[in-house]
Amino acid sequence: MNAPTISHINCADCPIRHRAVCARCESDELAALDSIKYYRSYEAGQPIIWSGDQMNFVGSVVSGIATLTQTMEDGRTQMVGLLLPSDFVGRPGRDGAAYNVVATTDLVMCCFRKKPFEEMMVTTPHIAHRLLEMTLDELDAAREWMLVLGRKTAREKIASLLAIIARRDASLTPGGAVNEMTFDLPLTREAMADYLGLTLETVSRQMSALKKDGVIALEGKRRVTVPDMGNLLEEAGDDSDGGFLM
Amino acid sequence: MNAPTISHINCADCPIRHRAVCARCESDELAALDSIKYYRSYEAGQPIIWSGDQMNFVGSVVSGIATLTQTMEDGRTQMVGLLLPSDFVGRPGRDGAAYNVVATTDLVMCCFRKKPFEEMMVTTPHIAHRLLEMTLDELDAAREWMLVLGRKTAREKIASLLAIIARRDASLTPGGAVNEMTFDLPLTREAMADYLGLTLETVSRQMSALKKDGVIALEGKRRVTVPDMGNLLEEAGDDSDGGFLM
DNA sequence: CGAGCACTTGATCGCTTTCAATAGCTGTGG
DNA sequence: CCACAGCTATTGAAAGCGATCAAGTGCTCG
Repeated sequence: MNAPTISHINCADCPIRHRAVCARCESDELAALDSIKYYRSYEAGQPIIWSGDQMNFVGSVVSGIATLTQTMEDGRTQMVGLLLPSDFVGRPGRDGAAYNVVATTDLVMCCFRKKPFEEMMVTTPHIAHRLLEMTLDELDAAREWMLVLGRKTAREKIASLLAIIARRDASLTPGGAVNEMTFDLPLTREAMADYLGLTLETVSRQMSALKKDGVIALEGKRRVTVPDMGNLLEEAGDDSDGGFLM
Repeated sequence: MNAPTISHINCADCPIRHRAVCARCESDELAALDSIKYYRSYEAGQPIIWSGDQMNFVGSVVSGIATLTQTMEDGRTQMVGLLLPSDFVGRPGRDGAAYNVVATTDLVMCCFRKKPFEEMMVTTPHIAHRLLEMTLDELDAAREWMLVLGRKTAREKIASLLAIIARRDASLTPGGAVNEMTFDLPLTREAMADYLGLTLETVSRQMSALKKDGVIALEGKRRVTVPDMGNLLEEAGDDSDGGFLM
C-alpha cells in the first residue's frame, strides 16, 4: 500500500485554513506561503521525524493524527503531544528535532521549508502572532496534562483522556446532544498508556471497569459511547462541567 | 515584616535585561516599556495570582522564585511551572488566570498593565518575537517534565530535579568546575513533591537514599553538593552528560 | 521553655506493575 | 476452507513501589 498522493490544495479550499498557523494571513500573505508550501503524505505507523534528526521543514497537519513522544534509553516512552489537523510541527529557530513524531493514522502534512518560513515569520507578523497563540495553547494543554500525569489515579487518567477526546470531537461537530456522545478512539491501548504514563494492561483494566460501571459503553475496541458526560467528567476528577459546557 | 519596597530601576541597569521579554528591544522600545512598567514586591509565601482571578497585568520576575500550581477540589496539587528571574508571568489575550502563582521566596516583579502591553505587542515585533521564543522554551521544559512525571521512578524524579536546578545554577555562574557542584535548593520538600508528583515523605526518603549512596551530600536541609555530576545524571535516567556538558 | 514548622524515619496498605496465559481479529498460504 | 502467524486487547495472580498513617527529631522564634 502506498501513502496517498496529494497534488496541491488551494489555500482558500484548505480544511484547516481558519485554525492553522496561517489562520490570520491576508490573501497576499497566503500567496507567499503558497509559493513555498508542499504536501507530504504518511501511512499509519510511519515516522515523520526522529528525535535528533535535522529538520529542514516545518508544517501543519492537514488530516490524520500524529504523536509526539520522548523515549528513554531503556525503552520507556512518554507521549508529550497529540497532533491533530491544524496543529503545527517543528520549531522555527531550531535545527534538530527534540521529539519523535509518528503518524498514527494516514496523514497529510502541509510543509514549508524551514529557511523561507523563518524569513516569512520576520516579515509577516500575522504568522508569528498566530504561532505564539498556538504555542500558548499547547503550553496550557501540556500543563493540564502535567496534573493528570502527576496527581491522578489510573481511572481518573483514563476518564480525563476520554473527556479530552470527546470534547475535541464535540468542537468539530457542534450542535450535537450535550449529554450523550459517541466517538472513535484514535489511539491503541498502548498509545493511551504512553499518553497517560501507565501500562497497557492498566489501561485495559480501567477501560473495562468504566464499562462495567456504565460510565462508557464500547462497540468493538475503538468506538466509545458516553451516556452521560457529566458522569465522565466527575470520574476524571475535574470540576464537573468545568470548561466543557461553558 | 513588610515586602521590600522598590522605587524604579532603570532598564539599562536591570539584572534581567538580556533574558526577559524585553531582551530584544531597542532603546526607544525600552523607553516605551519603561513608561508603562511598575514594580511590585511580594513576601515569601504570598500569593501573586489566584487561579480564576482577573489579571490586569503581566510581567517579569526580576528577583526571587515563584511557582505555578494547579489544584484539584480535594486538594491534590501539581506544580506546572517554576518561575525564575527573567521568566514571564501572564498570558496576553487572556483575562482570567489559569494557575495559582505563589512567591516561594521574597520576590520582585516588573509589571506592565495588560492593555498597554498588548497594544505594544502589536506595534513592537521584538517583544512578540521574544515572547514566542520564551514560550517555546517553556513548552520544551513542560514536555521534558511530562517524561519525568509519567515514566520515571521516585529516585529518578529526585535526581532529575536536582540535575535541573544544578544545571540552571551552572548557567548563572559559568566557568566553575564541571564535576563537583554545590547549590541551594529553592524549594521545600513539599514543593519538590508537588513538582514531582510525589508525597513529601517519599521525597525525603529518596533524598536520604541518594545521600547514603554518595550521589549527593547535604549541608543542613537545603544546601546540596553533587560530587560527580555524571553520576547524578545517570541516576536521573538521562543520557549521561546529555545536554549538560555539550 | 514551649509552640510551630520543616523534615526524617518506621510500619503497613493498596494501587499499579509485572509476568503470564488467553481471547479475538486479520491476513496468508496450504 | 481451515490452520496458523501476528497483532491487539483482555484477564488473572503475584510482586513491588510509593502512599498513607504515625511518631519522632531538630530548628527557629516568641
